[in-house]
Amino acid sequence: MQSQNISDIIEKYLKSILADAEHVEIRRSEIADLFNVVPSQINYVIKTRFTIQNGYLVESKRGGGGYIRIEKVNLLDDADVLDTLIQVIGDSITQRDAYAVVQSLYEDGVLNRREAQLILVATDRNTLAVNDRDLENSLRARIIIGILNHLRYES
Amino acid sequence: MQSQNISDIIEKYLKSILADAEHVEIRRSEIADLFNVVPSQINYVIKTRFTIQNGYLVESKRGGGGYIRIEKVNLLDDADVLDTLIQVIGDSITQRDAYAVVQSLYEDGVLNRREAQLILVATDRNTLAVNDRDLENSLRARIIIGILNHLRYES
DNA sequence: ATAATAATAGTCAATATTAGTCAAAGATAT
DNA sequence: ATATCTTTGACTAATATTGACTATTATTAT
Repeated sequence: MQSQNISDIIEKYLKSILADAEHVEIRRSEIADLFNVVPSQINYVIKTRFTIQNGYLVESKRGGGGYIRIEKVNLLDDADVLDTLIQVIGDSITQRDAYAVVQSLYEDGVLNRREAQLILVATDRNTLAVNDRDLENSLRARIIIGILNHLRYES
Repeated sequence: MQSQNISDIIEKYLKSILADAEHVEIRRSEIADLFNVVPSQINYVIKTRFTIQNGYLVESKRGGGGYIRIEKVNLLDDADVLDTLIQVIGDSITQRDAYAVVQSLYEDGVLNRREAQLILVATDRNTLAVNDRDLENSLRARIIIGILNHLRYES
């Protein structure tokens, strides 16, 4: 019940805004000032509590007029199927296995034909064209996982 | 929500004119005065937000009666859009420029929203997660070009 | 015509204004 | 005790703003 560290408090503050609004847009230093913490703590709070797994999208911009924007998105029903796939893929996947993953997503109706093709092209060995097989496989894993994470919610 | 910085505001102002007109022709100092910025900021706005990757052509003239003219071009009107884009991309492209390119393709109906999102995710810096900026940019270029070539082949 | 001047826009580098990363130190939970 | 989570701050990166200087074109004076 009682874990009232400042990160939790900041989390609740942001979520209370998100309860009424589609998204919240902050200036990092303002929130840091408000709660008397260093600015980078805001990054910590976001990184640990506003993940895509929890249904939050975060975008930001630096420079004058910079901001951090947190948006609550609707997670889709097959979100946990995606979780499983993501775990299976891990941090490396061969082109062959990637094909199988994309194929099964297509068969399940998660992707249409054109989308499946796009992903296969993007993760093709000749597209990536790195000399290092390990790097190639880990890039492929990150690209596919990135896309799977994107498929969790409706935009 | 708010475009806090003045460059975004100027961008929106110009684009609002372009929403109704074929092109917009300005006197640099007038716009600078209007928004209370130095004239060279107009160049900054144009250079960062009205590039060919964004689908805009800019021409200008100095001297008395000088002007800057911005025109929105439709890449689909051109028979060899993809060739042009591929050439512009070359073997390296930043995330920002990639965003502009994908956005243009979306606006021109080459990609639908979901496809555009997939490509942006696949080429996002955090997805690629290589800590070598040159490698990152060249991977991004290969992925986008690979996809563009695939689109050409498909249609 | 030509030269001087005025009226534009362009470039570039310095500075300002944000946010991001990372690792060390501190606190808390198991 | 140890592992995990939180807090902090030094350093980095991205973007925006500004202004001095340059380049180009038009107009005016000779």
